[in-house]
Amino acid sequence: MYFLFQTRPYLSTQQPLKQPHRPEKITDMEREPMFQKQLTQSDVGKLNRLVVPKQHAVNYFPVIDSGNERKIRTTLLSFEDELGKCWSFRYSYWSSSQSYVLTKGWSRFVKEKGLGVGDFVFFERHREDNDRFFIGCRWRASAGTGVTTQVQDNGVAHRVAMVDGSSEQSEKPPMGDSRRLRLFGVNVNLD
Amino acid sequence: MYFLFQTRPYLSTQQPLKQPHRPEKITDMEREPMFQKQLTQSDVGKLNRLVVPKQHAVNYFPVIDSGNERKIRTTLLSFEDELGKCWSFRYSYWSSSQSYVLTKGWSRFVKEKGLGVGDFVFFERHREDNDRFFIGCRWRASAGTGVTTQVQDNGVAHRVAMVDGSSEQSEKPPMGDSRRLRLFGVNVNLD
DNA sequence: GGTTGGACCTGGCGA
DNA sequence: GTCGCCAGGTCCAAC
Repeated sequence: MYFLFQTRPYLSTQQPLKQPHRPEKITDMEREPMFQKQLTQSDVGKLNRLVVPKQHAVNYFPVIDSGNERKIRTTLLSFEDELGKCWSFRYSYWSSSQSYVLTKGWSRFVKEKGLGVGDFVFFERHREDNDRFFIGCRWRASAGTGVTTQVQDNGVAHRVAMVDGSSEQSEKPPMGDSRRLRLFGVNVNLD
Repeated sequence: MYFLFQTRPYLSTQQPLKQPHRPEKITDMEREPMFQKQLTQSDVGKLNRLVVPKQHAVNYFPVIDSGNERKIRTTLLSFEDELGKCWSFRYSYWSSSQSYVLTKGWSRFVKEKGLGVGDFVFFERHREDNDRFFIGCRWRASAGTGVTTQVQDNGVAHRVAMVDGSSEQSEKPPMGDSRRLRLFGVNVNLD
């Protein structure tokens, strides 16, 4: 298993970067898995939020709720993706539903990565610097196929399922010119 | 016309009471009708809200909207039912639809009373203490029958239509043992 | 005005 | 039967 980090500047037309790139290559040994989640309809739909399972939230993310009044119930978390791009999400506890959620910024991540129901998002952290987080996604493998890889086309991800040695493009997100597609890495498997 | 208030404690398995019982018997003379509404599909369906006709809302309920900013647009209203049980509903003005609604808690009332489309809910208040509200419901009379009465079975309401002097049980909510049914009163008619 | 995000709410379900 | 979690909703303010 390997994880290739891109070193050239990332060109995004969607949002300015809030933090500088960290172009240094991060090895697999330097990162440790935290958790992953298979995305539900509401995680990728119009609700613009990801529900973080409580056990993972309290295990790995900063404390934002302890039942005490006056305790901070929201904060900003930053994650680096495979490209070194930094994603900042608002992280909150919703007492009404007793759930931990990532909100602001999440919908952009879903859109740019082309995530859908059944896909996975995984979270990692730096082994030494536990406050340095990483985020990645893994598309649900098509039935009967082998590896599913990410492909980047001018900043927009597409899914490519390897089927019997041929490359089959998914129907979403909308396709560009497939000849300009460029592979940047395979997905890790936390299972 | 009479209205019998139950004096024994009400046993609910659904939610703890947020306000104490008022077991004293309230006579018909002490209450005055405010308004009633025949329930629509959305009043009893999955929307979990009752639309309060504007004229009644502004006439009888606390002011929650005047178009001014910083004005409270939501509050909590409590109503006593025939059992002395207290029902609290969130009362709001929805500017998007320009309507007054009862939301939180309403679905429980619908379920426990077994209300359906065409049934009636009526609202009353104490003649002296105008801030003390009462709520009741009246099931839509079956075609061609006379009086429709409420029957209570361990905290869950059932409807009983008096048909030619015999008692005919409705199909909803699910029946318990009919021999344990106990009549506690007839419904008032605000028409 | 359409979209995003913030704060709500509720039913279903499993422990 | 009860309770906690969470998937899937709501409204609405801000942008």
